Amino acid sequence: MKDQSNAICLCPLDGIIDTIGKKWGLLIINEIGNHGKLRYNELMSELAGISPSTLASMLKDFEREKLIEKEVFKQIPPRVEYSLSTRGRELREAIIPLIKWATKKGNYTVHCSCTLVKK
Amino acid sequence: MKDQSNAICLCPLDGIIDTIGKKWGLLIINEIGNHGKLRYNELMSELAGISPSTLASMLKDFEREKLIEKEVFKQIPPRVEYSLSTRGRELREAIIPLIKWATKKGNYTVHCSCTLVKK
DNA sequence: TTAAATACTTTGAATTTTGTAGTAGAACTA
DNA sequence: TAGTTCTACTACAAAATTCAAAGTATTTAA
Repeated sequence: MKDQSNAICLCPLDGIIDTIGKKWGLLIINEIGNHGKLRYNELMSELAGISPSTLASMLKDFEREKLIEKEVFKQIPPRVEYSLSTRGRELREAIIPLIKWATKKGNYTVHCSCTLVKK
Repeated sequence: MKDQSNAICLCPLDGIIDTIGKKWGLLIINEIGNHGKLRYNELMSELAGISPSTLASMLKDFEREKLIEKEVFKQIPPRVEYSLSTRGRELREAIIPLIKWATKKGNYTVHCSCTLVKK
């Protein structure tokens, strides 16, 4: 979303849209939250269907927004772990009702075992 | 998101992504929820920045998904009112924590008076 | 006769997201 | 020694989404 600082009226949701209101935003936050820590390739397979470039760019966005933290281990082959920051964990908490709504019977079908895990 | 009915694993959030995980999805649901009923042009000005074609297509999507209801009055000039369905209202309820998180100090700035209104 | 009002649609361009393939560098394998 | 494997990405062109601007339909008001 383009900068609207000159716009007349903005809605409180505006700020989230760029990160949350994207196709994979909620999924990624939730997925990391479910597992605590996740590596890039683990995310790739959990989020079946995302492209590597999209995932990489989302992770960078989230890191810049301080929603997730990235830990790089100096190994070969490389090892990188992503986890939620405090702020990210708060966001995930706020997303839970949405996930519950989505999983509710009559709304959408759950096809797998990758469900809501509250720590 | 493409049909993944043949995919191995889907996440419960998958189903919402196409509607909610779009740039204006949450904004529109929240906006209609805030006002009860809204006309097309009212939505256009509340959601400063959206293009008419995008709004029209989102409204059609939401109608098809039975998240909103459309009432057409036979008048000239025309008059059309959009409101949330029961399912839409449930969704909005589920979004409220997210809105609250977003409005929280330190997360994002609120620029206008168009805030959370709970019925 | 012209303008105003509303809810859109149409068009082509700009922006985002996607899929496929490729890169780096050490270690293991033949 | 040469080739393969492993992981976390990047590059790039193609596909999908969103954009702005202009146009459509219809009746009443000036």
